[in-house]
This record gives sequence, C-alpha cells and structure tokens, in this order.
Amino acid sequence: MNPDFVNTAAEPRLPPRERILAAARNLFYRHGIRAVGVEAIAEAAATNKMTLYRHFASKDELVAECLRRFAAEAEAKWSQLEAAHPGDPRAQLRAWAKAAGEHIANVEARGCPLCNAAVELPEKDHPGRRVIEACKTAQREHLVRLCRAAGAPRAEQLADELFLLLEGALVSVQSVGPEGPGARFVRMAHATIANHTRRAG
Amino acid sequence: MNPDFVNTAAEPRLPPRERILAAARNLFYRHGIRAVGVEAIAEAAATNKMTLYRHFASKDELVAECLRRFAAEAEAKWSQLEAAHPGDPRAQLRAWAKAAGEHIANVEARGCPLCNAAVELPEKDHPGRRVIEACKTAQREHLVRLCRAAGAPRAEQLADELFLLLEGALVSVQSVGPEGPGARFVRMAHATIANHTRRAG
DNA sequence: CGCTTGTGGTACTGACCGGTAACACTAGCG
DNA sequence: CGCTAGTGTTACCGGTCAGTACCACAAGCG
Repeated sequence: MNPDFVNTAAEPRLPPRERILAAARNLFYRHGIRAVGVEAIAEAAATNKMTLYRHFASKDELVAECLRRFAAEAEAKWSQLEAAHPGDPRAQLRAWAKAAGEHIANVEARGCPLCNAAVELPEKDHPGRRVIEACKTAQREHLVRLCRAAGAPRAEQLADELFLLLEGALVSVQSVGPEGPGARFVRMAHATIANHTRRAG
Repeated sequence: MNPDFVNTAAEPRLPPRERILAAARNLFYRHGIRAVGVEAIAEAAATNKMTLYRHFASKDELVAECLRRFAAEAEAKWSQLEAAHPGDPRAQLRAWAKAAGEHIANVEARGCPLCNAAVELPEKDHPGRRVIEACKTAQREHLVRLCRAAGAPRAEQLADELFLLLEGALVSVQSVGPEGPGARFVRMAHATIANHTRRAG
C-alpha cells in the first residue's frame, strides 16, 4: 500500500521483536501514535499482526516500550557527552547545546518523540505516561548536575531555562517551522550559559 | 455515555453551529483531535451528526475552524494588553508574562491548543496547518514589536527567547507536569526582560 | 522419526470511524 | 392556509480499528 509505510526500518534479519520496535518507533514518530495502526507496523516490520501480538500485549504496551527505547537513547547521550569532554563540564554543556541544535533542525522537524507522545496521550493512566515523566525528569536533573558542575551559581535556574528553551524549540519547529525562533536556539543557549557562568546571572 | 463527553460547553440555546464549535474546541483540547469522534462532538453540542455536517464539510474543516477560533482568541489578547497598559510597553510585556504564566498552570495543564494540533496533525496539507503557522508567526511578530517598543536593543532576540520559553513551558507541563520547569516561567521571563532592557543583553 | 517452539499467513470478530440518505418536525413568513 | 428552511432522528454505508482463532511451516533437538 502506501510506500511510506513499508520497509521504513527493520535491518534485514533482526529478530521480529526488534524489527517491530524499529518500525513502530519510526512510524509513530513520523505520523503520530494514534495515526498508525498495528497492521501498518507489522507490515513495515516485514511480519504480521499475530507475531506482533505475541511480543506485545497491546498497542499501548508497544507504545510504552517504544517510549522506553527513546528514553534509553536520550539517557545514553549524557554518557557520550561525558566521554567526549571528560572532566570539562563547560565543554559538555556547550556540546549539549550543539547536539540539541542539530536535533532541532533534524529529520523532518518532528521534535521530541516523548513530548509528542505526551501531547497525544493525555489519559493519565496510559502505560507510556510514566515513561515520559520519568525520562523528562531525569533529563532535567542531568542538566542541573551539569550546570552545577560548570560552576553556575544558580544551577537549577540555568538548567530550567535551558530546558524550556530546548522544549520550546523542539515544539515550535512543528508549528512555526524550522526557520522560526527554534533556529536561534544554539546561540541563545550559549548566551544564557555565558550569562549564568560569567557572573551572578 | 461517558459523562466527560456530554454538556461540556454549549450555552443553553446558541445556534447549533456555535454549540458545535464550543463542544469541539473543548473536547479537542482536553482529549486530543484524533481521539474525539464527530459523534461525540455532536452529542456534547446537544445536536447530531447530520446538523454538524450541514455546517462543516468534514471533520478536518471543523478542526480548522476550531483552530481559527483559538487563533482569534489569542490575537484578541494583544489588544487587551494594550488597553490595560496604554502607552507602556514594558508594563504590557510584564503583563504578557503574567498572563502566560497563569495560562501555563491553567485548566488541566494541556498547554497550547495550536501547538498540540501541530503535533497531532503532521500532514502538511491539513487545512489546519496554515492556521497554526499563521497564528504562531503573528504571535512572534507581536512579541517582537512589543520588545522593540519596550526599548530592547535586540528586540528579535529577546522576543524569540521569550517565545521559546513560553512554548517550552506550555509543552513541558504535559510531560514533566505543572511542578516542573514550567513553574518558573514568569520569574524567568521577568529576568530575561530585565536583562535585555537594562543593558545590551 | 516425533515433538516443541517460534514464525508467517489468512480470515475473522465486534466495535468504531467519517460521512450520507431519507424522513418527521417545527418555526417563520406570505 | 401552504411553502420553505433549518433542525432533529434513525438507520445505514464502506472502511478501518485493535485484537484473536486457526493452521501451515521450518528449525532445533531427542
């Protein structure tokens, strides 16, 4: 059927569970969670609905597992930051802003998959919501630790400011487009960091 | 059926079109656009599907009209700001931040309906997308004008920074919750305004 | 060989979706 | 009175949704 929905991921011969997760993450991110049916996911994963339901109890559980994978990837980036600039939190902070800026202008400008899921799943008992909340809280805490290590006198304030700037940039590219305020994120972040670390802020 | 879906708006005897729009806006905002069916909207508007389709060509057109109403409301707030503090752009800017802060912590923490719609409707040919883009661009320009009138030497930069902070706060309450970084928005905005208007920024 | 385990394929269920046809009713208006 | 316009009601259409039953097949292993 729709060529957008086939072979979107699914490295040739991974186990079916991994193919399903890769296809689901790709389709959920590009088209939205509610817009993608399990049949399309199975097809894109080069398998079928039965195999999908042998690995996931329901679509909601598949969604939650996808969000867990997204969260794990986001978590892994913090150690990559530490590895790239060991013992230099200011450089890590700048590298964080740079990486975030690249992610903003990245693939098809669909922002943060966890934020998008939070918008699409307002039911507070959805199994994915605790994943979203936990991941975003962890991101914020990572950022606070990094700001504190960088010597910012008001680390929480700087971290929250950077956090909001990034979240705003990620969501605004979906409404105003990538040429909007989000394009200035990196410069803004650097200026904010400089303001907070040079003086009292 | 579900008590959440009936009598959600619809002042007793407005014309059906207005009742439908009020009900649709309410349900779309609270539950998401794709999650609400036209039947539920008609029911909440104390009418039926046929009358709905006599006033709107399709669900997508109804969505677009709802977004137009949301955009018109947002637009109207700028003149309210001007009326509340005539000739005092700094006060208008502070009042803007205060009003935004109240909206952040407001009803059920579902953020900005236009941003949410942008996340839920990634199809770039949806009739609602031009409404979203136009409204957000207008908001940004209003903010730039206000910052310029307030004497900020780098008005565009200040406006974009405030814009991103607000968008980030509105979306983050849906993921991290209202106790997260969004709670600091007003203080951050005031500090940012002060930073940009007191000196070069 | 038989047996198990995981996978693929097909067909199905019941519910809901967006959208429509056909008809009864009421109000306004001449 | 008759006529029209808008609304309400019911039933329906084709399509799609999440989820399942059932069977065929192939690999591993005794």
